[in-house]
Amino acid sequence: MSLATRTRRTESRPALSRDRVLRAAIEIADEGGIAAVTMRRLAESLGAEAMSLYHHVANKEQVLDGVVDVIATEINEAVGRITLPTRGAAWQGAARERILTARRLLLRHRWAPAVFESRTTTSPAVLLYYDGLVGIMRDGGFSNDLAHRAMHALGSRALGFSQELFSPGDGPTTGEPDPVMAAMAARLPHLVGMLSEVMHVDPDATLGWCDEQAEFEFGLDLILDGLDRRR
Amino acid sequence: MSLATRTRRTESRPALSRDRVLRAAIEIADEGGIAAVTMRRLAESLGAEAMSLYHHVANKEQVLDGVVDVIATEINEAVGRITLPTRGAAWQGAARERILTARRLLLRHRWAPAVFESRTTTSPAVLLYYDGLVGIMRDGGFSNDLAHRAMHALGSRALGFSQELFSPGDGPTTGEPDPVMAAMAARLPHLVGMLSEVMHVDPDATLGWCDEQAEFEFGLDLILDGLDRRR
DNA sequence: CTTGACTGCCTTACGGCGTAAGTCTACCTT
DNA sequence: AAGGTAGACTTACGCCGTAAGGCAGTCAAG
Repeated sequence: MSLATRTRRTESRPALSRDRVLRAAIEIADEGGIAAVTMRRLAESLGAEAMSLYHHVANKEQVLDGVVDVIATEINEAVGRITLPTRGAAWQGAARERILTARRLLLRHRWAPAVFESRTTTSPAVLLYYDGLVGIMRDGGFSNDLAHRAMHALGSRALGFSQELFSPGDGPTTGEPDPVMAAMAARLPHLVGMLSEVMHVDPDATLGWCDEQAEFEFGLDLILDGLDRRR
Repeated sequence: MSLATRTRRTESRPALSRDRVLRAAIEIADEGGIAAVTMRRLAESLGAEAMSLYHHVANKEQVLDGVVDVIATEINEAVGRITLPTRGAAWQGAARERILTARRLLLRHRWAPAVFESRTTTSPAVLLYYDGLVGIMRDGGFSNDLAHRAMHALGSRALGFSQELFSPGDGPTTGEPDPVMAAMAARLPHLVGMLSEVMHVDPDATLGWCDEQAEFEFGLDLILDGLDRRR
């Protein structure tokens, strides 16, 4: 049987490779979230055994690093196709388009922002992405110092997402009103007032929890406008 | 021996409680990072067994939820002591002080931002914090709609941190120049130029990686100014 | 004073995880 | 043909979260 298995691999299964491992990881995460990516499941989805993966990646951390790199590379390819002027006042439109393009790609992988943020070393592809953004700012007349602060001010927004802390009404959306929350509401007058007025309930929240596209763009433009004024 | 152990508990060890469990978890995380918090280690640090914890918390997720709540409660106590005017144009100073106070407390627990962001349900204490911030904005003349957008624009900055994606020169800071990075540098002209000019190397990075206090405040003020202009 | 329920804690055990160590086999080089 | 090598597999270890059940101390009702 072990022989049979082995010859089957040789006959039909494409060889393992770092790239195939990473792409399989992305596929699994797309289906079951990042927690579903385990070395065993990853191997299984490739028709191999867990330990075989270690011939192509050093450990699981490197799988996650690689996944970030693959997605960031996709982003770089997409933003590389943007042809917008960047000189002078045009910088803002170019930066905006670049960031929203990155966001569009990240929207395909809802688990990705958390993984991007969990990496302690920055992927080369992400560095390339940032380099391009800094280049746009320099074209726009930013000093290196302002460009630096701008990157900090943007934070994860530079890559097209903002992790939201605030998720009113999440959970499995049971019909029954949570009594704890009801009691809580009395102590949250401003929040309750705000939400009751503002909740144009859009169930298609996107990246992060309540991180709707319009909200993302509002925050982004707020920052880009502020930067332009300091240019 | 099992009898001895048991009577020893009755004689000397303070009883377990949800609160003691959460405080022990914070202590362990402060020492060894959040990954060091396991149910077994947590129990051990309390002189108990892992399964005993389950009489006071439903599961590990609830431990993390509770930890966030404890820290957010501390923050609420601190910001509750702030006595600054909030009406009209004064809103900005009040909001700024509130946020920087939260930040000061979070700086004591460097692992905390990631845990705050990992929670899928928002802690009551965090909601209270947000409610206060929204209240300040309302006092400042914000519409509910603008206050809502403002909270989105601030994102995690509302609580005093911004997860930075960008960490030039992290890793175990080996003296030897990384040949991979050296080769990479040629393809990152803007980034390398910017950093060589800007790197007033401050080893006391604070929350996140490169998230220095001055950078945080720059980004925060950028947003607060932008909001004030739209008031 | 007994009894029986309750509470808080412990013991044992299970399945899953990442991965260290060692083995086998197909293939390439010489 | 001989020997080395790369890529896959097998086994096993020590963690993890937690399900299930048991046992001692407490305390109220009879």
